[in-house]
Amino acid sequence: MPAPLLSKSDMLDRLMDLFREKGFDGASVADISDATGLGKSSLYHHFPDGKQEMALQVLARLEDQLEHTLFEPMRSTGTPKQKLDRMLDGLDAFYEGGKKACLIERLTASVDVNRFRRPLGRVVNSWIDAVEALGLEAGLPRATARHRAEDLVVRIEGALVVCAGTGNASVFARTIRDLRESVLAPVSRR
Amino acid sequence: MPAPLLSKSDMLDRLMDLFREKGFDGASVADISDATGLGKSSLYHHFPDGKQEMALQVLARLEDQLEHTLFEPMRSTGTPKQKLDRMLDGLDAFYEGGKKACLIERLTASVDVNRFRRPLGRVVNSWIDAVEALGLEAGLPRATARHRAEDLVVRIEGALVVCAGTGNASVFARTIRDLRESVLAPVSRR
DNA sequence: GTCTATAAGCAGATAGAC
DNA sequence: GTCTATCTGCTTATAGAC
Repeated sequence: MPAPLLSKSDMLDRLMDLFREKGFDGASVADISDATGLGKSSLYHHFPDGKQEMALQVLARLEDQLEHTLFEPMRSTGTPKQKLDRMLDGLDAFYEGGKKACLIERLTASVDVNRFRRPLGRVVNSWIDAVEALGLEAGLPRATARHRAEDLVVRIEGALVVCAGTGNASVFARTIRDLRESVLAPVSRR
Repeated sequence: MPAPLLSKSDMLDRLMDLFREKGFDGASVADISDATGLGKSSLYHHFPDGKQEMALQVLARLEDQLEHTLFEPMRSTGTPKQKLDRMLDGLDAFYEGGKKACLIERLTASVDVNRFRRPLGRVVNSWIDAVEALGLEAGLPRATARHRAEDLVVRIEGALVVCAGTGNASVFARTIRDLRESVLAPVSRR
């Protein structure tokens, strides 16, 4: 048996890029074969359940990456503001300043309902929870912390959609900048 | 020649619903045939360039609808706040409180880049421009008006993605509520 | 303007050699 | 673990009758 041409990890990286670019239905197995340099049979050897399994494994890897680059930094040491900044730095890097799309959004949008809804829901909720905890740590009332956390995720996802549509990445940059100031700001009377 | 079974307008309505639900690749011509009750040949009679043309005509219709239900009300009579509220009411109805997805986002996300990017960019820009004009009318500095307008679109698109992913429409409702207050609020010193 | 029947090609997936 | 060759079914699209 020949040596593997590509580690599983490298495989998943290339698959992630491809799915981010083309969506699920838009990326054919032939495309995947080209992108990885592996024949179809090799792909089916690694992913016996086919394309669906490829997407699910890519999603699992993504959840891991987000956990490490976004959520875990928020639970480590430092002031809430420092931790928020660290998360936003990770985010900016991960999406390359708005130039890369959100994988889960693309997978969810490209196919029939409920196929990848679960992972998107999981990620969104973990993310909101982590930011909410940060807000509580910073002394915000629970409802405020919750709403601002939801708002952060909403604005990031929205900025990615707008940037993908207009090609204008400055909206993503400004959104990140705003969030640095607004998420943990003390509550002010109107 | 038999009488038409469905007006062009009804046809496009059903197509719009279908594309919103399934995305572009996810909706096969057979699905479209089922949804409209028309045979494939009838569909190709109305849309000689096939599925691509169906999507483009649906997008054109959508742009029309948005123009009438969102943008035009913003240019009519009333105070800026009244006009903003009217637009947000139209928006809430159009997306059924967050339960329906954004068509353009789904089309853009489901297929290879640049296929439907142009219309999304057009809609986003018209929308931002109209909200910016409202902000100027309300006495906001130009940069503030611009940024808040971009932010409105970002938050609406983001809320639709989050609601589609989590099934929790309350995020959409709260986003609309926040926007009613924040978009035209006077600039406050920090 | 609609239909039935069908073409041509590509999709995802598999068999079996090495 | 990878390959070449192949299968089956579904995809978009068309031909031609009514």
